[in-house]
Amino acid sequence: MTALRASAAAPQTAPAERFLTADYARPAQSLARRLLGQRLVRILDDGARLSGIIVEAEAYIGVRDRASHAFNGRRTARNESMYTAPGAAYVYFTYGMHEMFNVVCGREGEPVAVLIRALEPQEGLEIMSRLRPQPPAKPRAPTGAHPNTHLCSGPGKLCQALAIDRSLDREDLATSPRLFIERARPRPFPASLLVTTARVGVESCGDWAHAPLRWFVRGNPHVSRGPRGLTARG
DNA sequence: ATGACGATTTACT
DNA sequence: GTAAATCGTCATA
Repeated sequence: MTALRASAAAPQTAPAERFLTADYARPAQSLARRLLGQRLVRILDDGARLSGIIVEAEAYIGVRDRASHAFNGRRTARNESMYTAPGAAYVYFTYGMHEMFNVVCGREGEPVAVLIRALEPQEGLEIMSRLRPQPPAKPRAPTGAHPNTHLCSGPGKLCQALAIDRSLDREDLATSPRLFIERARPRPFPASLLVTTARVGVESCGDWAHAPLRWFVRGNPHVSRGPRGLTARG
């Protein structure tokens, strides 16, 4: 599915600009919002390029955040990558079957990260479909239904679709040939569509269960769940 | 050594 | 709406 190049003299498009360490060295709230609309890219061993535009992310803001794996300074083999440099991947396994992909951010050594929760698939859709379980064969909405929303509309789904697993834990997104984030130009969504709600799946975390630390693109069909079209705080 | 529990997804009543 | 799937991790002993 590589784009055909009309001729060698075709105007050269500027190479996509990759997010570097300095781009990740910021608070999780700020990074989560900034990552919406950017492109997550996965290059497989055979060179295949899979990508999607980030449409949903959550901030886990440090040792005082009860919902974080690093709450109260907890530091174990599993979450060790949260304590590494900004731009590292934190990939962990949960529920006996799902991987989750986070981007480490904040200051060096502080366990701060952004969970990537949903993508709008952009490149490599066929491969993603193969990496994911087949969608139910029963008829869906006959017309107008947005296709491919089953591929990356959740943190576990997108890891499956992009073949992101624990072998990519601690991968440096600033330099890795396998996993990185590109600045999408032009920005696919206006800032006015970015909204905030409480995080998903952290109901039992007291006040932190309600903290507005989840950002998503209002109305985007690939957002994982909850109201997708209503404005929350923002 | 043991047991409880997931930053979820899917199928089913 | 509710429940099962499924196993690594973590806290306790």
